[in-house]
Amino acid sequence: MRGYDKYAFEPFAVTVDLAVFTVRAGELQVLLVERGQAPYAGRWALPGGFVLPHESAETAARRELAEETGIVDVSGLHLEQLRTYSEPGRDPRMRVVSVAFTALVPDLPEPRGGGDAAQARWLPYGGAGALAFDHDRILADARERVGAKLEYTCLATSFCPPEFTLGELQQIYETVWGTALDRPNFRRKVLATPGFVEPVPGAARLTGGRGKPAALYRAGAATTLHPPLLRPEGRSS
Amino acid sequence: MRGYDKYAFEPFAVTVDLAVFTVRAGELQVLLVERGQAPYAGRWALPGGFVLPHESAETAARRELAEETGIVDVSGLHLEQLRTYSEPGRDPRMRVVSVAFTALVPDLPEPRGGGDAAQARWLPYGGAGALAFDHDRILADARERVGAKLEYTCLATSFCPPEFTLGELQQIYETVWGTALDRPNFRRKVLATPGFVEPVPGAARLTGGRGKPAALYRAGAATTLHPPLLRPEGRSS
DNA sequence: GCTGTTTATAGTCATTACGACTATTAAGGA
DNA sequence: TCCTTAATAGTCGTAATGACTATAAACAGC
Repeated sequence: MRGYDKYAFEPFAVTVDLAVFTVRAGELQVLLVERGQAPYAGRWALPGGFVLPHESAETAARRELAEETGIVDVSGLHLEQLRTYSEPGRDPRMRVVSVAFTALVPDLPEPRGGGDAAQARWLPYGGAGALAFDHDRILADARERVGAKLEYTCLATSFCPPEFTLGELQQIYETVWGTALDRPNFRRKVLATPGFVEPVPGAARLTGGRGKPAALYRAGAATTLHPPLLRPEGRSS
Repeated sequence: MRGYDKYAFEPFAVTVDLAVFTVRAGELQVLLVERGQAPYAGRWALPGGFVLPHESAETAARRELAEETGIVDVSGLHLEQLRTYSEPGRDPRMRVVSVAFTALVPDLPEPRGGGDAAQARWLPYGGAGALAFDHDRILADARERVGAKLEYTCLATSFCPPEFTLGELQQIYETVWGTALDRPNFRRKVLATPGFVEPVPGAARLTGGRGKPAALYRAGAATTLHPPLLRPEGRSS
């Protein structure tokens, strides 16, 4: 049925929705905006907006990410298409097809509302009540995808600042997966994977915590983990 | 920027594109249609079409799959959303956002053209020249996705008929990955994964080939492989 | 029939990866 | 100075895997 003149077609509105994750205070947090008007007034929703005529969905998503987080240079952040949600009734006002994206940001850049009505805020995953539209579903899908990708990619470093300790990296895994990991085993695995992390030439974090100071690492050149770092018990969270 | 009355939006056409794979004669084959009109007249393209007003993209994809393959009961086939392609120039005529799907079908139901102008045909992967639009890209993405999913899911059985031998299952892996696998090791791995395959009560294929008859299996209840069945050498194809 | 080819299936063996630990080291705080 | 805390080092047994060799059961051809 590829013949544009043979069948009529209905134009749809196309939007992007963003599931932006960060790990702060040992907690998985999500960037959300509060809706000011119906439908779902007062409910939290994923940030997003229309794809403009000259944009691809990826471009629109990156633009929205910059607008909502207030981060100026958004080019280094991990942004990845999740999937497209197109159920006919997902927006009660009109037919909206939404391309959802997942983004991972390193630390806690408290969002600067980018001239928009609704202010974006970090909220704990699951701590915002029922979200607007089908955003609970999107957010759950995004979390599952992130958890799965931690197993076989080096994606976890996207949550970390440029220099980090192995303890911080481990906490990313523990927070996203919701499980505790054995510290020596985690360390052995990470260091045995070539290109996952590389040591910062001559440094050890000293003044921070109260234990033995930890060595600093930065992200390496590898993107995939072979063999993968599987979460315990098969499935979790 | 979630405020529909604040910004204008451009309506887009929304289509689905299908990358339908099968393994036949030890070869990975793809369902393609020949374009009869400009643009890309005479070139091969992925089957697909518009999402109708009352449909989700998944519904439209399944409808197209039934139309193009001629398979009556399409409900058991594996159909999965791949990703959405939305580059502004991807269709020279108009702004089209396309949700791509990947389908795996078991055997060789030679397609019955479903009342459509262009007849769908099975062609070897890579053997159809340059495809229309950005379909080369979509098809490559789909193949990579399928190859990756074979590693950690039981998806390979979707390529097989209801009852199959372990040799046939192994050939699925070898064909999709483009690598040879050690037969005893493959067999050990598959049988050691509970729920991947289960033996057919009392049967062994006899008359078929020229070697020792192989036992028949059918797909089990499991959907994921723990631990995964990694393809050799990390990346391939 | 016998023989050889072909393919399925059974098993071996060494290496690696991994989960569950224990031990040591280097800080800060009381 | 001692205690607590956290990082790092190392051990040990088991599971998983890659690379094999061996046997069994069919058919083709002579």
